[in-house]
Amino acid sequence: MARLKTRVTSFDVAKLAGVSQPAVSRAFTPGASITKEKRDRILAAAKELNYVPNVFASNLSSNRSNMVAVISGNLNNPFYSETLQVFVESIQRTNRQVLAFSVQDGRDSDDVMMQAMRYPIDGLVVTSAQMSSELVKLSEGLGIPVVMFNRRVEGSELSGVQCDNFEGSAILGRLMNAAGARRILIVRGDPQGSTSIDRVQGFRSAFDGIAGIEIEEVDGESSYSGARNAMIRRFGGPGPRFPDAIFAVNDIMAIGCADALNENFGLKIPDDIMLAGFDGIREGQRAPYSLTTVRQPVERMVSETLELLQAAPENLKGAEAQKRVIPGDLIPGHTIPGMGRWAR
Amino acid sequence: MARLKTRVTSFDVAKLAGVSQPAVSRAFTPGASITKEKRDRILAAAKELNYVPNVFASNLSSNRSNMVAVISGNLNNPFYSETLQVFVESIQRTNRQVLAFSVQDGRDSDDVMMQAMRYPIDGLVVTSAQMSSELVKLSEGLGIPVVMFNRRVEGSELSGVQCDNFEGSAILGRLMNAAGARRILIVRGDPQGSTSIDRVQGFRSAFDGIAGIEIEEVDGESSYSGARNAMIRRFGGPGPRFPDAIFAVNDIMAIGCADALNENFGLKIPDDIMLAGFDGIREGQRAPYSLTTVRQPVERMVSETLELLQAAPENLKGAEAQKRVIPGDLIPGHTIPGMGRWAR
DNA sequence: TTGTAAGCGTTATCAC
DNA sequence: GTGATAACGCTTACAA
Repeated sequence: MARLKTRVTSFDVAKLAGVSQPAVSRAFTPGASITKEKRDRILAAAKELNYVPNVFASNLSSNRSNMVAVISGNLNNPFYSETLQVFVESIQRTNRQVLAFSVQDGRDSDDVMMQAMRYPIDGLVVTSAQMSSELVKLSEGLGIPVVMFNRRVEGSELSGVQCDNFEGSAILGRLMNAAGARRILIVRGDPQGSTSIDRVQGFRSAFDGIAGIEIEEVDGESSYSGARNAMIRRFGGPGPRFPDAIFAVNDIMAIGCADALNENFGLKIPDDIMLAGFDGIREGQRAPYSLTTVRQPVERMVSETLELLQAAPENLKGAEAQKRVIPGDLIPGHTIPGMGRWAR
Repeated sequence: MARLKTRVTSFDVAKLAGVSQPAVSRAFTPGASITKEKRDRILAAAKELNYVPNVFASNLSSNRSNMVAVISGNLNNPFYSETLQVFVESIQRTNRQVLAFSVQDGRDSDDVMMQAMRYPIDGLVVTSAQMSSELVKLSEGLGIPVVMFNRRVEGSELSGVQCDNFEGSAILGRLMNAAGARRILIVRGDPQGSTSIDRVQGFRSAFDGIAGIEIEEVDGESSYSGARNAMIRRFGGPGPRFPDAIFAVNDIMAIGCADALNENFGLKIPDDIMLAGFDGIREGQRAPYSLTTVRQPVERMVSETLELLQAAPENLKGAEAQKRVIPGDLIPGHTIPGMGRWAR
């Protein structure tokens, strides 16, 4: 790998400015005790030599790092790329840096996380991915605070922030029930992922004890094309009667469903079939879709995540683990009939 | 800021494993000269103590850093978030890390770049943003290779990779001309940005010397809502006759136009008015839009960018600057009439 | 306020 | 192959 050109160091600047080397360090440290005059002289010398402090050296000696690692899964889902953007902007605003990692769907994320932990990072945010207990132990040993974003981890004691997937989906279920849905198709995401599981359960809960309900589930692979293909498979042949309602556990799949229903089967939404998603991605709100969905309040979720990261690592694990569950916002949209009274 | 907990160091591991400290370093260096037996013993000790090498110290001492900084502008445009994703995945695949920065539209990017250069990074990718000559000089002094992505910089001598914006737009112009477009509306992006300028010029070039053409330009602010609002302003009042064709210099604006035309004015595309965009974002390819556009071959552009980053910095500037211009791919779509013969 | 000196945790160099 | 020892470039006592 590229060996870096030897940089200009604080010694060089010190010599040119006629001061000691630590003085240079002070000149670049806001609030350090140094006369304005001397600082100016040093900064001028620095500019002349194209000097900037080396963050690695500075981090090493000060034993701090203003870096936060963000591990994103499934960036093909616009929800997660929108989320990454919010993380980058928020973290940058507090003068910290983002070390960005992505982990491909279904691939082992341990390698990537291990990579991240070799940095003395201030914190690790894990978005839509699993974390092995081995790594949890490692993060503990390293004293790196970890917060799971939008993922409930089975039997784990990690802190996390997530949207109220169950209740949000339950609301959508109730709306569909009120709108007369009886034969329902649920499009799952990652069948193992907590997000999908919680949403399916929440949605189903709205129909508990109601007679004459048929619910069917198919897999949409958490992607546009996965959901689209699922629709084509389901409706393509001479199968059972059409359902009258579809709940896709996320918006990108709902969009895939909508396109397939319209284009391949000429079905009108919501007249022929009603539809709902979850997440509130920008794309779903465009005029051709105006998807009825529950919006995850990303800004708030991100800021609470960063807030948790401030806590001491030992307060983020085990009995002290913080689970923050944030309610989603219903977006009425037009894909469930009779949403007029929800209009803003 | 958070002071990090003191980590387990290679000395601790060395003591436990009964070896010297450098041996620990070797155990973690692929291909270093150490017996397999000793390495195993050391790795076991490391695992027991939750030791991982400190990248900062390692970088400092080895004078190399496997980090690449990516500065993204306008992440609200899906093209750039899709691009960031490709950068993250590509860079990660070569065992390097991504330091991600975002610069808000129109905001000064110098601060952010300065921040990035305090890291001894292997390279800096600048996406859709300007770089002041001062910073160019600094990057030179620091020996950090810089490559501009999708942005031609006026009078600058920086290396860059971009799509052939002029020719791609010219193709769209010719198609529209062949389809009978006479009164044309161009929706600009950032009026200062080279991307928008080149696309406008390329598009106009297709109508050079053709009689009876009227071309009008409006600003769409490079965003969905900007373009949407521009349409509403333009078509809302009792203005001049409708144009028969709209060229938005990027897809996200074309989508904004499409929605406004359909929803607010009941215009059918392409029957009442034809439309084209540029970029090839996923959203534009969905069934409700099937936008006619030119796709930027992002994967190739990214890989060429990373390739350029390998070059010595002095070969990326001045007379040696490399400008790579990559042709875009026409996506026929359905928003210009008579594209049948282009069907795959 | 300022300079001297001692780390921070690695890798690189060089004998053995 | 292995271990001592010197960098790497900075921050932080401590003394002046």
